[in-house]
This record gives sequence, structure tokens and C-alpha cells, in this order.
Amino acid sequence: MNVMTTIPQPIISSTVHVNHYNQLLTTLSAASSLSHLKQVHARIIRLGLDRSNSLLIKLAVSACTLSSPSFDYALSAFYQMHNPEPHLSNKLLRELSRSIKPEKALLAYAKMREKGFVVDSFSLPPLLKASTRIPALSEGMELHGFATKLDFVSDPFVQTGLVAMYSACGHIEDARMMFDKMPERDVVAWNMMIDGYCGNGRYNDVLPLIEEMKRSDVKPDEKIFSTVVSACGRAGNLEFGKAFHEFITENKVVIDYNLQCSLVIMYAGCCSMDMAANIFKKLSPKNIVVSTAMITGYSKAGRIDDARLIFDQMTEKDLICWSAMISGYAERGQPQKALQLFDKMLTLGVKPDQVTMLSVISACASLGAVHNALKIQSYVDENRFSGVLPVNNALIDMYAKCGELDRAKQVFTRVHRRNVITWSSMIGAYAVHGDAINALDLFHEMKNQKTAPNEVTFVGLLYACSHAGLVEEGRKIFASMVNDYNLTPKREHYGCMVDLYGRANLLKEALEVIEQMPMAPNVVIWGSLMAACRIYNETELGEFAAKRVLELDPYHDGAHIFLSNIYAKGKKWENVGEIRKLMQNKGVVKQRGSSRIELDGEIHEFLTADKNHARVDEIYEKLDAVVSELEVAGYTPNMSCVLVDLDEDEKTKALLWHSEKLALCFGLLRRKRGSCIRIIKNLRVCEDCHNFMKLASKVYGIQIVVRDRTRFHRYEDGVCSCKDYW
DNA sequence: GTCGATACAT
Repeated sequence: MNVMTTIPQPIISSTVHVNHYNQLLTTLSAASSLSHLKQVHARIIRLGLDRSNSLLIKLAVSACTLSSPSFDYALSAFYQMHNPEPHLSNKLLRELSRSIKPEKALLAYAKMREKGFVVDSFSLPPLLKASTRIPALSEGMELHGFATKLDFVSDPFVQTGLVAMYSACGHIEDARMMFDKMPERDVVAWNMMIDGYCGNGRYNDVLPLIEEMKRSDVKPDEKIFSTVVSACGRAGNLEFGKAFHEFITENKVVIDYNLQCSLVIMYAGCCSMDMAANIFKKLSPKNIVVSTAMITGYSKAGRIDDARLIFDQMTEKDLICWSAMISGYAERGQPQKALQLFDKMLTLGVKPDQVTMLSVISACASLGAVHNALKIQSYVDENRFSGVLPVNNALIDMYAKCGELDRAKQVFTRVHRRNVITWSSMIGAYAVHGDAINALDLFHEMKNQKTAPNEVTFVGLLYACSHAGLVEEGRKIFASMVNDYNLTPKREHYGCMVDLYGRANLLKEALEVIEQMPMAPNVVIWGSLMAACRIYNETELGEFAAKRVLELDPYHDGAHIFLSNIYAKGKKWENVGEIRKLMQNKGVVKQRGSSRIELDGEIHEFLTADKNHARVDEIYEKLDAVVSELEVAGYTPNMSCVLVDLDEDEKTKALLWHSEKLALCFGLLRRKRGSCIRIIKNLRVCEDCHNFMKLASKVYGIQIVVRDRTRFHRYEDGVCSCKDYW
């Protein structure tokens, strides 16, 4: 039915007018589409009511609140008005400022000034709100100037709006100046200022402000505590968060559901899981957001089983909580569980996003299993993630950590729009494979393509140099980092330099780096010097470094063992006894060696002297055979690698039962002809195993790839890719 | 007739 045809001709009578007017208002409120509004607009004109500004404003506001709003229609209706009263214009400004296009409010304002529409002090709050939401500093400042000129600036609502605007534009000091000038500050003004500090990361300014608020007559409400507590959580500021919790309790602020949620999320975000759990267990109902925060918190705190418990108790699961649980496993050294969970998620029909993929790829990287890596890449390619740069960057890293340098290179090549992470990942890939030449070449190519290197790029480059013994090149790279790229070296970079000099037997230079670095050396750096001293039998400096390690990490197994060996070599038996006793008292145990080998997509793990494998007899039999065959080729067990005090026979066994030798023998039993044997080890490869692998590669004509704690060794025809420099 | 409107997780 056509609305227009049913309308009688307007009869000029005030009663009829009022009737039409009210009817039109109701129709405007109910309008659900632009075409509907246009029909009503036509009726307004036909009825001769188009001089009614209040009707036209209602029309304009209705155009803004449609499910698919038309701001341009609203504005054109507005511009047709004749000097609308400011309280009507302000209605529209308010609507526009809250809409998805707050900039339309500023546009309307510009036109109002142009057309000479009257603006009053009530126009400013919505305009400032628009400037806050965009955020638009220069427009906001202009409004400030305008308000000052017309003396609207003494209005507390305008003042609060200015505080919000300056905070949102990052001008927190101006916000504070405005705030300080306010003669009367209500709870909203205080909240805006506090919120502003939180939004600008100025958490340390919040507490003093709350104290000041307490001293004034304004009582803080539970809403602002929710905001502040969650801000503490985001900043990981536990001390501050706790102080707030105490403040809340002491001041008997009502802890409502939302504040409870904020507290749980804050404690979980700060890894203070006992506190989080205390509140969480009382929380009812337990929503998905808080549960996810608990999962992440437990994961970060290393309590992955507790995280899983929460996960399993969730009645409703979304992509985010799946991703949180998966990345928890990936980051807490349980990559297999991460991958299992990913499979389960796919089975249940939950579609991963980029974030999930990055966790899963990093799980594959730490697992180091080629089979899984290939599976994940096909998933990436089949599900349109192959064009996503961060995913490709992660794939490069994954293949590098799986020992698949060529596949890493393939991914690198297919990425055309490379960013600094792409380049750094590939440089890092060459570095862990001991290929310093290609790492440096790639760096030059990167420079030619005008991609600026960052700190991570230089870690890769320095790492490559130190693992290849390129002392001079490393020195130059370090200097270039500072001089050409204006980057400030971090601990990692100094660590690489210590490593570079240490591995090259330039122990004096290594010590000088430590002495001259601007920050305190950490356990890794002293550990690196200690390791160098161990290689070059430098007992005096070694003892010194080991002691520094123990100061920083009293439970460091390697430093205890190293010291004990130094003393044993020097026949200082009393000191040896002391160290042993110390280890016993402190409960320091040597980290047990563990090696994984992947065969037919299955992963087998061996610990040192492992007797748990199903085919244990066969494996040890094979080990005896291999040892005999290698002895013919010149192998003699290198007893200096045994760090415990045992008799000769036991020492030999301890050496031969290193986990990577067991894994190798299992690989030799099960491998397919022509395939390469890949072993992933948790510790550094010892000299004896290194020699063992080299000889095995020659005697059996196979390629063996071993990933140890820090790098790859590729053994072929009796030679290792690390050139015995590791 | 005006300002904020709580938590929000990978």
C-alpha cells in the first residue's frame, strides 16, 4: 500500500496539526529503513510540516539510528533546516558522536558554523566526545579555543570532555592541567582522569590520584576499580594490582561480578595464580573470558595441568580458549600435546585463525619433527594461510628448527613481500645450521633491498659468526649494528660476542666484553665464558666464571659439575667433596640427557641409559655391534666426557649409553634405506658422541642430523657441518 | 536537554 495516497490533504487547523505531528513522531521512531524514512519525509513536506525543526531533527536522528544508518541523509535533512534551536542541533550532534562515524559530528559542526546555526555550551560535550573517539587532537584543540572564547570552558561537562579528549589524543599532561583547573570534580571527572592515565600507560600516576580522590569528598565507585584493576593486569603490575585489591577491601567497595572478573584476570595476568584461583572458585557463573584468562595464567606459571583442568571444565569453548590451551602446551615444552589438541580442535569443526596457526607452527618447530612440519604446511596451504606473512615467517623458523634448511629456503623464496622478520628468520636459519657465509650473503641482499635490520637480525648474524669462528666478521657486524644502524646492543648481543671470542680461545677478549657491557651479565653470559674455558682447559678463569654462574643460579647443574671436574683435575679432593656435598644438600641433579628420533612419523624418545623402550634388548645389542664396528674405524671412547666419579667399566657404559647413541642405534635398526637419521637432543652434544656420529656417518654411509641445545650438526662421510667447532 | 558506563581472554 502506498502511504502517500492514503493521506488526506492537510487541513489547516491546529488540532489536526498536533494529531499529524504526534503520529509522524511515532512513525519516525518506528522507521526501520531509509526508504521508510524517505516516505515519512515526503509526508512531512506534503503536510506542510517541514518548517517544524523538531520533526526534521527527529527524522535526522532516526536516520542515524537505523540498523544501516545513513549519516548523509541525516546531514542533508539537517542542512535544510532554518536556524534550528541549539538544543535540537545538539540532539543530532549527540547521536552522531556516538555513532560508528563520529567524524560526521565534526562535519556537521563545521557546516553549522558556516550556515550560522547557533551553537551553545551544550554542543561541546558531543563534539568533544567525537574528537575523543576519533581521536582528533587538532579539532579538539580548536573546540577548546572556541569554548574558551565563548566562556563555555567553565562548564564542568565541557571540562570533563576536554580531559577525555586530551587523554585520548595522548596529551595526558594537558588533560591533567585541565583537570587541575576544575573547581568542582564529580565522580565522572575523576574517573575520566584515572581512565586517561590507564589508557596512556601511566599506571604509576593512578594510585596517587585515587588517594587524592579519597581525600576529596568524592567516593570512588566499583566501576573505576574495575577499570583500574584490569589496567594493572594489562601492565602486569602485580604490586599495584594487589594494592588496589587491598584498597577495595579496606574501603568496603562492593565487589560485584565484573569487579570479581577483573580481579581474576588481573591476578592471572600477573601469574599470581593462587590469588586468581581463590576468586575464580567463588565466581559464578564462570564465563569463557575469565576461564581463558585462567588457562593463560596457569600456562605462563608453568602449571599446564591446572590450565588443562580449567579447559576441560569449560562447558562452552570458543576459538580463543582452544588457542590459549594450544599455545600453553607449545610454550611450556609440550609440543606433542599442542599438536594433539590442534587435531582434536579440527575434528570438532573449530576453524583455526592466524593466532592458532602461529602457536601450532611454533609447536612443530620445538618438536623438530619433519613429518609434523610437512603436515602443518599442507594444512597452511590448503586453508589459505600461505599468503599470510607472519605464518610464512613462522614456517621458515619451523623448517630451520626441523633441520630442513632447504625447505626453509623454499618458503623464504615464495614470500615476495618480505619484512624484517622474514629476513631475520632466514638469517637465523643459516646461523643455526652453521652456514655463516649464506647468513652474511643474505644480510647483504637484505640491505640491497632496503629492509632495515633490527636487533633480532643482528643476534642471528652474530650467532652465525660465533658458530663459524668468524671473529673479525663478527666484530665488524657488532660495530656496524651500533654505528650504521643506531641500534643499542642488548644482553643477547654481548652474549654472542662473549661466545664469539670464547669459542675462538680469545678468553681475555671475552672477559673484556663482560667487563665493559653496560648491563649486569646474566647466567647465560657467564655460562658461555665457562663453556669456553672448559673447551680450552682454562681452569682459573673457568673457576671464576662458574662461581659467577652459581651466584646467579645456585642450582645450575653444569657449573657444579664443571667446578667439581676442575678440582678433580687439580687433585683438590677436598674441594671436590665440598661441591658434591653442596649438590646433594641443595638437591642439584644433572639434567638427564634426552634424545628424540622420528621414524615413519612416529617419535621415539630415549633418556640416558634408557631401558624403557619396547625393543630395549635389540637396541643395546645393536649398540655393542656399532661400537665394535666403529672401533675398527678408529673410535675410542673419550673418557674426559664422563663427568661423574665411576670406575672405568662404569664410565665406559655411562658414555656409551648417552641418549643420542641409543637413538642412533634404534634409527639404524629401523630406518629405511637411503633415509637420513634425525635426532633431537636436549643438551649440547658431547665430544665423544660428536666423534661417534661422524664415524657412524662414514662407516654406514648415512647422513645424520643432530639438533642439540643450540644448533644443528649434519654428519656426512665422517665430517660434521659444524667443522668440529661448536 | 549535556560527560563516563564497568570485565573482555589467544
